[in-house]
Amino acid sequence: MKGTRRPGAAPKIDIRDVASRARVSIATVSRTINHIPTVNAVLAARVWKAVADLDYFPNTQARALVSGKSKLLGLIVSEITNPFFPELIHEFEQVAISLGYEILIGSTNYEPKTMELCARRMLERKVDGVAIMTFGVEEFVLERFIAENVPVIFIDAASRQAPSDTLVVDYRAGIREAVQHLAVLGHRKIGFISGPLRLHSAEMRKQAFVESLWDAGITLNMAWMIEGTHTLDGGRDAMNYVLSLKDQPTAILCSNDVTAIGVQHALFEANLKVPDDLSLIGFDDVHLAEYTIPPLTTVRMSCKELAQAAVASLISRMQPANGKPEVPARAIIQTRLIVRRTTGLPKGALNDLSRP
Amino acid sequence: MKGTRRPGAAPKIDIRDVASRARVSIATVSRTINHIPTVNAVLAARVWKAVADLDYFPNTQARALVSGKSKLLGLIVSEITNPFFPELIHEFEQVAISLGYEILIGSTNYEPKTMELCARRMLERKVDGVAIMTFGVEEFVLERFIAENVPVIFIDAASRQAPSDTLVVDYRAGIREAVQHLAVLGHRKIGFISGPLRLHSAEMRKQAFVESLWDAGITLNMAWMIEGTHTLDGGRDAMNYVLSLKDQPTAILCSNDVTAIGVQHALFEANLKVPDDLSLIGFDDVHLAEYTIPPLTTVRMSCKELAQAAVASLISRMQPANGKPEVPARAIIQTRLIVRRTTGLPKGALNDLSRP
DNA sequence: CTGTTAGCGCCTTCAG
DNA sequence: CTGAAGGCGCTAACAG
Repeated sequence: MKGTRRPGAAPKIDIRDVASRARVSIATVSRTINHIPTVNAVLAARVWKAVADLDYFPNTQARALVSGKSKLLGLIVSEITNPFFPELIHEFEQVAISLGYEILIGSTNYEPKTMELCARRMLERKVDGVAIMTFGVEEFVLERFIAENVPVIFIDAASRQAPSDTLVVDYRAGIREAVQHLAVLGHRKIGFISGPLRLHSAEMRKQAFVESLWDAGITLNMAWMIEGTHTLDGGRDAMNYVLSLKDQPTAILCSNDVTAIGVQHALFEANLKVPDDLSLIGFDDVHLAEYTIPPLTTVRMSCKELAQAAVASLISRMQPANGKPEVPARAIIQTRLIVRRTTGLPKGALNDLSRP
Repeated sequence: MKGTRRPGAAPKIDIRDVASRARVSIATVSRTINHIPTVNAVLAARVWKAVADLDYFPNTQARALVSGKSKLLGLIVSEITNPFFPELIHEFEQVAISLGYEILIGSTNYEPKTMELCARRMLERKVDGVAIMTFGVEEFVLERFIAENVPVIFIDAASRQAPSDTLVVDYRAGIREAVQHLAVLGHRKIGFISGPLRLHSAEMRKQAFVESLWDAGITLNMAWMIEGTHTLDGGRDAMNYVLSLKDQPTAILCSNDVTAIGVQHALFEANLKVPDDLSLIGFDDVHLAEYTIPPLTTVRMSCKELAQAAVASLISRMQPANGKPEVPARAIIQTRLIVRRTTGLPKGALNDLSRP
C-alpha cells in the first residue's frame, strides 16, 4: 500500500501512475506533458488520455527542484493600500498567469527594512525574476538579486551592476502638459506636493515639475514645494500646511492621486472649493480619480504598459541568452494629462479678464 | 567541480556545505535548523556558525517536496481593485509572513470561471490552506479543496462537506445601527443598493437590511432595492436609476463603500447634495471613507479581525489534529456604525419640525 | 523515438 | 544523540 492515507485524503496521483496507465515510461509522460515534439503521436495520445482520466497535474515543487525554475515572479510594491498598486498588480497578474507564472507580492510600506525582508522572501522562494515597482530601490537590495543571478527590473533607472533592462517613465511629458494647462488658465503660483524625496522616482517627478515650470517661464517658489508621503494623510497634512502660509499658491500639483485626494479633503474641511479656490492636479490616474468630487484632473500613467513591460523584460532575461546579445532594453512609458474638473481659472481671475 | 556556473552566478550552497563546514552530518544540520531540541548544544553552535558564515538558507522547494507542506497560503478575493481587499490582503500578509507563510493571491473578478481557475492554481501550487474571502463560493470549488484535503475557510457559512471553521460576520449589528440612525433622523424612505445577489454574502447583507427595516418599523419598498455590482460604476449606475424614479427614497444604504462612492459621484453629477438631498451610508469602512466629500458614514467591519481569524483557523486545521476533536470553530466578526457626514435629516424635514 | 538511471536539496526513519 | 541511507516527484542525460 502506498503510504497510509487518512480517510478522505485523495490518493495522490504521480507521474508513475500516469505512466503505467498509459503503458509508457515516466520519461515519455514527462516529455509529453512538456510538449517535447519528438514524442510518438500514439503514445502521446495515450498519455493525454491517462492524464485526463486520472486528473493528473505535475507537482510544481518537484519540477522546480529539478529544473531550477520556480515559475514564480516576485512583485514588490510600495504600499498595497495605495489604489495605484492594486491596479498594477492586477495587470501584472493577468500577464504572469497567462504565461504560467505565479506571483509573490511584497509591500515595503516605504520602509527600507521591510524592502530588505521582501527581497529575502523572494530569494528564499527562489523567484525566477523580480519586479520592484516602488519609488526607489536601495542598491544593496539589487545586489542581492544580481548575486543570485535573478533578473530584476525596476522603475526609472538601470542597475550599474548588471545588464538589466530599464523601465523609463516619461514623467516630463505629462507633467509638462499639466503645468502648461495651468499656465494657460493663468496660474503663476503653482505648488507641488511630492512623495518621500529619498525615493528616486519621487524625486524624478519633482524634477519634472521643476523643469516644466521653467519651460513655462514660471518662477519656482520653494515655499510651495512640500514633501509629502504619497498617502491620503500626507496629502491632507501637506495641504493644511499650505493653508497656513501667508502667500499661497493658486494651483497645486501632486506626485500621486491619493495625495491629491488628501488635499481635496483638507480643502473641503477648510470650506474651500476646488477648483474655485485652488486648482488641483494628481498623478497616476487611478480609476477612483474619475469619482472624486469634483473628478480629478490628473496625469495618466498606464499601469498596464508598466506591468507588461516589466513581465516581458523579466521573461526575456530568464532565457539563457540564446544568441542575442544581452543589450539592456528600455521600455518607455508615456504619461499624459487627463483634464477633468479640479482645474480652473486662478482665484480672482475674473476681475482680471480685461487685462492687456 | 560543482556544475558549470555562469560568470557572476553565486555558488549555491546547500545543506551539505553547511554540514562539512560544521563537521557534522547533514542530518544534524537539518535537525538544528528545524529546532529539534535533542541536538547537542556544541554541535548546534557549530552548525549555526556555519549557517551564518555561509549565509545559508534551506531550499524551500526541496523542503516542500519532502515534507509535503509548501508553507503557502492561498487567498482568493473578489477584486483586488476594490479598496477593501488590499486592506484585507495587507492584514493577511502581516499574519501569514510572521508565521513563515507566503501568500498566493487570486482575484475572481466575480466570475465563477475565474474562481475555478484560482482554485486550480492554488491546488497546483499545493497551498497548505486557502482563505476564500469573496462574497460567495461555488460548492464544487470547495469540494476540490476538500477532496485534496486542504483546509479552507470562507465567509458566512461552513461547508456541509467537511468540518471547516466558520467566519461569521454579524452584518445585523452594524446594519441595524445604520437603519436606526436613519430612523432617528426621521427617514422612512430608505433604499438599498446591494452587491450581485447570486453571491451569498451580498444576499446576507441585503437580508440584514430588510430585517433591520422591519425592526425599525419601516416599510420596505421593493422599488428601492437595487442590485448593484459592488463597484464604483455599479454604484453610480444604480443611483442614476434611482434618480429616474418618480418616488424616491430619502436615504440609501450601500452594500459596500465603493458603491457608496459611486453614488456620491452620481449625486454630484446631478447637482444634488449629500446629505441635504439624500442621506448615504456605506459598508466596510475602508480608509478612503474618511476622505470622501463629505466623509462617508459607514458600517465598519474589521478586516484585521477577519484576516487574523482566517489565518488562525487555517493554521489550526493544518495541524494533524493532535488529540483535540475537530469541532468546527466559529469566529464572529462584529460590525458597527461609524457616523460621519453623509447622513442628515431627510429633505424637507425642516418644514416639518413641529409635527406632533 | 523511448526507456533507464541518476540526481535536484532536504527530511526522516533506522541503526549505531 | 548522531550519522547513513532512502526516498519526495520530476527532468535530463544517456543508452538502446
